[in-house]
Amino acid sequence: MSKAEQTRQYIIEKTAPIFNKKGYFATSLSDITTATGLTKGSIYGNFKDKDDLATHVYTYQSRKISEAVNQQIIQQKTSLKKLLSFLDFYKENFKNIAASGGCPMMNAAVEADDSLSFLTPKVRRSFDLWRQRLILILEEGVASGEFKQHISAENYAITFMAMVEGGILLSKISGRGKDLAIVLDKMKEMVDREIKA
Amino acid sequence: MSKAEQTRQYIIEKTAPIFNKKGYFATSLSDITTATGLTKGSIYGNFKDKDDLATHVYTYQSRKISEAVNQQIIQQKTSLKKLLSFLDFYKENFKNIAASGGCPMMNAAVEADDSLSFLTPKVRRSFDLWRQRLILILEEGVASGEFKQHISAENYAITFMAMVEGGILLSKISGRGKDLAIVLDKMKEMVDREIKA
DNA sequence: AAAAACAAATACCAATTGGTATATTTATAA
DNA sequence: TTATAAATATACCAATTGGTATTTGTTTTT
Repeated sequence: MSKAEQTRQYIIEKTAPIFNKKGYFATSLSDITTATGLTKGSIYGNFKDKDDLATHVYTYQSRKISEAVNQQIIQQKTSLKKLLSFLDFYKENFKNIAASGGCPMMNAAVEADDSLSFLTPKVRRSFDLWRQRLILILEEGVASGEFKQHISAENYAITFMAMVEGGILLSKISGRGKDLAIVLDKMKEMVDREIKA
Repeated sequence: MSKAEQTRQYIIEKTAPIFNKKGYFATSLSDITTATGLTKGSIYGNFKDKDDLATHVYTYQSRKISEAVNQQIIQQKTSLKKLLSFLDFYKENFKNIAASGGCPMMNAAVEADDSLSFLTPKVRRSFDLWRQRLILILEEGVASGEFKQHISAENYAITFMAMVEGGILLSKISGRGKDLAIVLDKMKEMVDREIKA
């Protein structure tokens, strides 16, 4: 990794939590220079403009979280365990997520709507990949006979995603990690009673 | 309503969709003067500062949506119908919600985290009231024998809120109203199979 | 109808915004 | 080690930001 690439990565990693906490719009160039200890000249030497940096920061964050979830999932052998370890991930990591400003995908999805339209396709794609990942796990379970035959993989994937994101939102605003825990428990119940063969 | 009160209300109603679409931070004073056709002097004559206006806008929006839901609910006689009409509300009104920038409570919850901390208690209270409203419906149904005796009203209230908010988020970013519809259907199923006596 | 009170418009402010052209330093090859 | 290229810093820009003191216009109340 060349010096330039190192600096680029350094800028992305240092500013990521700021973008996630304050929002992309509210994060100013001076926030960025303060956090990195670099000057504007250096920032603009490495990124075309603020939007460009914001895009790279989002890509970095969404990839990071998806890799973390994935790493936990691939360790599991059965489809059931994969599904449950996906739930566990959020139970275990909620505090970290909350501390670093909430779920980057949700934050970007909310903000990307209007003023940050250049981010919308990226965010949409993150959610697409997430959905496809879940669908695959569910379909593999059906194929292997671990899960019931008649279930709709897509419907459960979408429902689970909604529950996770909604749970994070509730816990974040209430300050009670309990809210997310309740939702995750309900999801576990659904897996047990509706999905497991 | 005095002239001053009329103007105040006019400013709130005209700027509400802007705040909800662009976000509280990204909405500038010039956005506000353009939308209202008034000048800064007039805005600052009616509101202490931008935060003050933002607070009133949020209160207006959260009250508006809660009154709309409520009006649909109180028309129903049984607890079951109340619960189902709550689900129907989002099915029917998703397009309006999406067109006006998404759920104001979610938007504010996401943004209020860091840079908009003065809004946090207001948003938290909105969610509290919503939860209490749902718990009441569920408890009444249990008391009347319409619902199963052993259910946890609080857990279902929290789960339902998470599902609605998550579903709105998914539909908003995917552009497919279908996503929310799937989640709402799953909720209906839960009411039928787990809650109804 | 005149006075008092109120609402809205004008004209301004310092500070900050994102961004750039240029200069200087630092790393990399020859 | 020197020439070259790349990375970073400096100093600046116009535009916009939120906010205010003051003036003008419009309602009320007497």
